[in-house]
Amino acid sequence: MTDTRAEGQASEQSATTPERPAVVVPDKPALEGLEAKWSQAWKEQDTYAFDRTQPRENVYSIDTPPPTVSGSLHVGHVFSYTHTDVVARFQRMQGKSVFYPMGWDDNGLPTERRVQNYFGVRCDPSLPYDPEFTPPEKPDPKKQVSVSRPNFIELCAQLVEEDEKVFESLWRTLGLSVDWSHQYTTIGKDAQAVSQRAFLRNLARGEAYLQEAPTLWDVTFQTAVAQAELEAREYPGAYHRVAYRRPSVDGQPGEAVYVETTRPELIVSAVALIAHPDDERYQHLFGTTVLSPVFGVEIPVLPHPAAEPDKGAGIAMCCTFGDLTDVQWWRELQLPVRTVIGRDGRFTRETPAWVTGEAAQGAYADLAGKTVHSAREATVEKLRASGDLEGDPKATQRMANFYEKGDKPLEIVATRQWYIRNGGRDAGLRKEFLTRAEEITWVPAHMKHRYDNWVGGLNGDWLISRQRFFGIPFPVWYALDADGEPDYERPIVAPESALPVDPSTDAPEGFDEAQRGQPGGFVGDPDVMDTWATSSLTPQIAGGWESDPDLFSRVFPMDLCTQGHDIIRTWLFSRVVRAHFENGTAPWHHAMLSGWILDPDRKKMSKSKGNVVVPTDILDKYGADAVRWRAAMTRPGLDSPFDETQMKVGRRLAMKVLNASKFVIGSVGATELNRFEVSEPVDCAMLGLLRETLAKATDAFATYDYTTALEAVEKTFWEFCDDYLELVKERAYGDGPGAASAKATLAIALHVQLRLLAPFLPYVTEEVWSWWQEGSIHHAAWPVEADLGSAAAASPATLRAVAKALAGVRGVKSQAKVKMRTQVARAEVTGPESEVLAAEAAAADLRAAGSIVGDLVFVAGDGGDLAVTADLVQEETPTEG
RNA sequence: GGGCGAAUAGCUCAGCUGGUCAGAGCGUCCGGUUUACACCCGGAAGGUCGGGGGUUCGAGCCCCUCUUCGCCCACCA
Repeated sequence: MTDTRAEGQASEQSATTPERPAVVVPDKPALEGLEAKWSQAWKEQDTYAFDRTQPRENVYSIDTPPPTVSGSLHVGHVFSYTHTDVVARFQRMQGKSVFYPMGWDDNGLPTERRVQNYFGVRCDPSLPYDPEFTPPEKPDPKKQVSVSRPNFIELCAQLVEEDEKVFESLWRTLGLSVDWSHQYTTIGKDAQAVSQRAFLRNLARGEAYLQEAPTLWDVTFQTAVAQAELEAREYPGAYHRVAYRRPSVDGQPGEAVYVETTRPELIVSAVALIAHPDDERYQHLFGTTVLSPVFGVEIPVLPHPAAEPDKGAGIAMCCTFGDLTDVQWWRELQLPVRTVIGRDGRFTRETPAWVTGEAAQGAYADLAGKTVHSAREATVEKLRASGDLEGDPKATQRMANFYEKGDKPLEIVATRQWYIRNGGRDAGLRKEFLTRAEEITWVPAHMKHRYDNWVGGLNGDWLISRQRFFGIPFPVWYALDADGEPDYERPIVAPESALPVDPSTDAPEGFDEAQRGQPGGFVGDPDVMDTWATSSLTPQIAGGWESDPDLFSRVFPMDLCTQGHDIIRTWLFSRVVRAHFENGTAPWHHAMLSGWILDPDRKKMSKSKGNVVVPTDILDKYGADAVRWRAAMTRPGLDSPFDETQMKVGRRLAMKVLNASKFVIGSVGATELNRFEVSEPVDCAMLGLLRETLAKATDAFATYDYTTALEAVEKTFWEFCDDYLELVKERAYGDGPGAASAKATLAIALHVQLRLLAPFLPYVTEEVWSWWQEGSIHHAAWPVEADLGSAAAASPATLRAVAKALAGVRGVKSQAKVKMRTQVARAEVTGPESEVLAAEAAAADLRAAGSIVGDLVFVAGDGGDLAVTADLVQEETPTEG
């Protein structure tokens, strides 16, 4: 028989292997130690190496999420990475060369925070590099030591390297079939070069741009934040009813116009009052001006349709900037910018130019330098004193935007930032991204709605610059004019050949380092890219885009991306954006979304609630195969409550594989597959059952429904153990006419079932394979119908019928409360003709399995269920005493 | 407020284009000790398929509606 599969795949018929190793079955097979033994063997033998000589059609490539190494792993991660691995293993057994790299997301803010806490340091970019620096022995979180940016980055690199080892070890224990020679990190040189090159190309094509604009700003981390990183949370606030007034006429106080605001501290930055154009209450005020309380700044009253008459007082105070509606008004009504809150979240020290008059300036002096919270208190006090606050503030819960990692509401600050177009300001481009998503097969299909929803709701371009340190720098500089002012209009870009560059230490072409910061010289862009700007390129980074065109042509676009559904808006979408611009394609053909593992109360697991299950604990306790089994029992996209008792079920299956295999291989010995003919009806039926199971599992895998595949394989395996093995046990032991048929069936059935189980239970299946086969089962081919031989054409009906009859016999014994080996004097099987005849065909096996020593009668009737009546041989009751 | 998903035995879930579809595993209960397995085996009990309408000869399965739960987005005056 000729192996027509891809090179490197073992033949599915070991009959082609002339020399067979001695069969060695342990006396007491155990699960303990399998992870250590086989993960080591796979490492040494490079079992999961990607064969890059294969043409694209023989390759299956996977884009897997680079875990945030500074974070901790929970069961949800373990489950979703298992889903990917199950698919990878199936594809590998299908004969594909599987490109399954692993990345580490070590870039960005989470790492910075971890480094600060771990070493007790804080980055101060103004400090010079200290080559002698060693972090404090005992980090004191209250007294962080200031270190230079290069020192800080060194510490980051040091820590992530340790973190990555821990992760790799866990993934290896879990049995992920990653090719570990293809690793990348999101801060590494390759990722830097790819990120910078892609950015420069976006810039050259006009897809990236620099703009000074109102930006969502986190005052704690002092960085800009993108729309995708927002989280709306409830935040306690209070409505303050505040009076603006028309200018006084002839000494008479002007008309009061009340607004209700939750941010009275922003009164000083008010630029207009705005009401709906149709709102009758304010018609007479449109076109006039009012004076702000306390500060007396004159501002216009303007109509705008975004104002909602039933919100607050119906007229809004527009500040620059209190919220995103303010930004809209500012833009559309051409209002001035009056910024009072600085990047540190404090009110500016200098009195703003528009605050005039001694009293107003004095009032501002009490706000200067204060946090938002303190400035609010100070302002409210002044409003009370001036009588411009009506009544008491009314407490309310308002929704505010937070940075997902932050704990203070975001402010809006005008800053200069880099953006990549994502359709947020361009309906045509938005349409292109929606169309790209059509190229992707979504698993489950309804997850595409989330993507469509998100893209449809974008309200601005993608902000990719961050005012942080541990990230990939923008490869641009700005020339300084004679006054030392940067020319932001014409950034100096690095040539692609020079990438990666660090503009804070490298000088641009045509300049030397001495000109840094000098008039007529240059300055490097101080910002770094957000981590999503890098991870949006994982297919390009892992696939060797531009650095290894041969590899890239074999793996891109990738076949599969897997991830949690919570990051469709970030990771998934951003990769579509990048691949669309750079490669003119969707980055993958399939997107498989995993659900979450919830705690038993169906709440999302979270560290703060203390309900996180530590993956290493359950791996130690139940074994990797059991954990993987449980993971595979969760379908794509479905959330699943964590239930430890389910792990036991997986463990029992793994145990059963060991024990049943021990029995089969023990009785079959070195019997070669297909050496004997399968002739007995039950044996043919067993193979027929496997034929159906194989088809079902293969079909299910084709649609990424690994759970259905597992259920089918597992169900059949239990039938094999509980019914078939019991029925043929005695026949297989003997050397009667049916023995050869039984042995051949046992061998074929085990050989096929081990391979069907291999993607799910890589450890036990590999262990058993090693007892009687050569090579790794993970290089064996996925079974095909031909493996089962011609006998498999039979219907499984005989096995089902005789199993039912056996259950009937067992039922009689169970009711009588006697042991299963109790002999039966007479048994009668009744039921529909087809079933009774099918069972009768296996009468001898039924006799043996049921210990039927007397008459066994089959009575075919018209209908009803197959049933058994039996007379038991009376056991001798041992005399007491 | 917009969108998506879910509601089937105590628990976790299967039930494909309507006609053995009322199922599985766990748990519970009752039994079983010698050669594959006590990290085990056998057997049994358990549900008016969230409520209400409708279509149909026939509906967990299709339509309408209500209720409950989860998630995503919007909601900062």
